[in-house]
Amino acid sequence: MTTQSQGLHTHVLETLGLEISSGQCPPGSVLRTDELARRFDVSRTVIREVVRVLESMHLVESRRRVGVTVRPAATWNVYDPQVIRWRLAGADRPRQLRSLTVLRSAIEPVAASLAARHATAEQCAELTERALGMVATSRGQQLEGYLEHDIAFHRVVLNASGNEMFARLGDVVAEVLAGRTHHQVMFEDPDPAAVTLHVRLAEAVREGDPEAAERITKEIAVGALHELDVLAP
Amino acid sequence: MTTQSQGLHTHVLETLGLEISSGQCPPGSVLRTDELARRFDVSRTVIREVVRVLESMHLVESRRRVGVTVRPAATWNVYDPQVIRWRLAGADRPRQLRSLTVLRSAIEPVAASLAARHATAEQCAELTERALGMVATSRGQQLEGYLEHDIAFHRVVLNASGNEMFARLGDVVAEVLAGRTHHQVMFEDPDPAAVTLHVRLAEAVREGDPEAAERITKEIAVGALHELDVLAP
DNA sequence: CGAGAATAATAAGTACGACGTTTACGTCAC
DNA sequence: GTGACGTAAACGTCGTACTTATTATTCTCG
Repeated sequence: MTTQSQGLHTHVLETLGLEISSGQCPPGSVLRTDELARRFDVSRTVIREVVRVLESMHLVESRRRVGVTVRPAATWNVYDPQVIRWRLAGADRPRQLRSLTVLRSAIEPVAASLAARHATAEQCAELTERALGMVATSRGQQLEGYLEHDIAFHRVVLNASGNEMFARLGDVVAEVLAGRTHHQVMFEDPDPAAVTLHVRLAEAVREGDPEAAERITKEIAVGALHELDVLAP
Repeated sequence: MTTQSQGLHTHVLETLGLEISSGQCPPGSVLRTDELARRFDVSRTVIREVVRVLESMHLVESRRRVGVTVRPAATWNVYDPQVIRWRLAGADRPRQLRSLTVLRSAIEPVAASLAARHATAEQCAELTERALGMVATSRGQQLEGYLEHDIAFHRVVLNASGNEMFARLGDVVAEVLAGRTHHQVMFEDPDPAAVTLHVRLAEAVREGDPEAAERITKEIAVGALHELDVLAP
C-alpha cells in the first residue's frame, strides 16, 4: 500500500524506520542483520544499506559482535523530513505536533520579517494569490484545497526570507500542516480569523512592513498553538 | 589525519560528502559506482552504502542506467549536522555561518524564554557554572576552554527549554561556535560584553524571568551577528 | 523521409558466498 | 578473585553473477 514497487531498499527502510521511531523497538534493543534479512526475505546487502541510512539518521548504531542497537530518541535527527513523517505517523503524534508548532512559532515570525524586506514582486504576487486561494477554500469542506494553499503560502514566506535554513523548513511546515489536517479530526472549516491573518500577512509583506509581518505571524502561531491545546490534551 | 582507521565506509563518505557539499562536484554531474569503487580502491558494496547515505541526505540521486547525479543545493538536508560540518569546512563558510547565526537568533531567544520557565535546579546550576567558566577563560588566549564552556552553556539552555526540536539544535550551535573559533581568525579574547550577557542570562533563567531571558538572548544574538558583519564582508 | 516499434547497451539493484576483523564473554591458570 | 587468553558471534569487506529499468540506437513501415 505504501511504497512497494519502488525497490526493496525503500520498503525495508520505511518499515524499519517506522517501527523504530514509533517506539516499537525500544532504545537499547538489538537487531541482527541476518535476522532482518530473513524477516524481510531480502539479502543481507539490502539490510546493510538500510542500516547505514538509519545510522546516518542516528536512529541506530551498529557495533561489531553486538549488532545493530536502537539509539535513545534524544540522539535522533529530528529535522530529517523522513524522521518527522515517521514520528507523525506514530504513537506520540500530539507531542510531536506540539514541538514542531513551537518551532514554527519561533522561526516563522522572523522569517516573515525578513520576507517583508527581501521578497520579490513575484513572491509577493504568489503570496497574495495563495491567500486568496485560502479565502476561496475556507468554507464548505474544501479542506484539501485549503491545505494546499496553506502549505504553499508558508513555503513562499520561508523562501522569501532569503535565509536558506528557513527555506529548508518548508518541508517541515508542510508535514505539520498536512498532519494537522489529516490526522486531527477536522470536522469544521478553518478558523476564519486565521484566514484573515494570512491575507493581512500577504499585505504586510507586499508593503514591506517587517514589524507588521512579524506581529501578524506571531498571531498566526498563537492561534495554531491554541488550536492544539483545544483539540489535544 | 581525518577519519581513517574507522572504516572504509566512513572514509569514503567523508571524502565524497565534502567534495559534493563544497561544490567540487557541481549539481547535475554524474558519478558511476564502479568508477568510484576504482577511485577509492574499495568494493562496489562500500560505494553503494555510501551512495545510499548521501541519497538519504538528498545530496545525490541514484537512477538506473544514468548513474548517481548530484542534486542542487536547494534540496540538501542542511539540518544534518554532518552536512553542516561539511559545508562549514568548504568554500562558502561565511554565508553558511551567517545563515546559521540568523537561525540561532530566531530560536535561542524563544528557547531561553522557555528555559526560564522549565529549567530544573540542576540545569540552573550547570548554567551558572558554565557562565563562570566563561568568565574564567575569557582572558589570556584560553580560546579552547572558553569555547567548551560556551557550547555547553547554550546546549543547557536549549535542553532546558523542554522542546525537543530546540534541544536537538545543540549540535548545530556547537558547530557554529566551533567554526567561529577555529576558522575565523580570532586573535583576540572574546567580547567582554558577551561574557557579561551570558552571566546575566544564567541569572534570569535561575530567577525564572522569561522576558529577561528572551531579551538578553536577543542581545547575545545581535552581538554574534554584528561580529560576523565586522569580520566577514 | 519521418514516426514509431523492436532491439541493444548500460548502469544500478539484488543476491550469494566467502573471508577478515573486532570484541564481548567465558575459561583457565595462578 | 584476578588476570591473561582463546573462542565465537556479529558486523565489515570483497568478488562475482545475475536481474531490471532506462536510455539510445536501429530497424521497419507508412
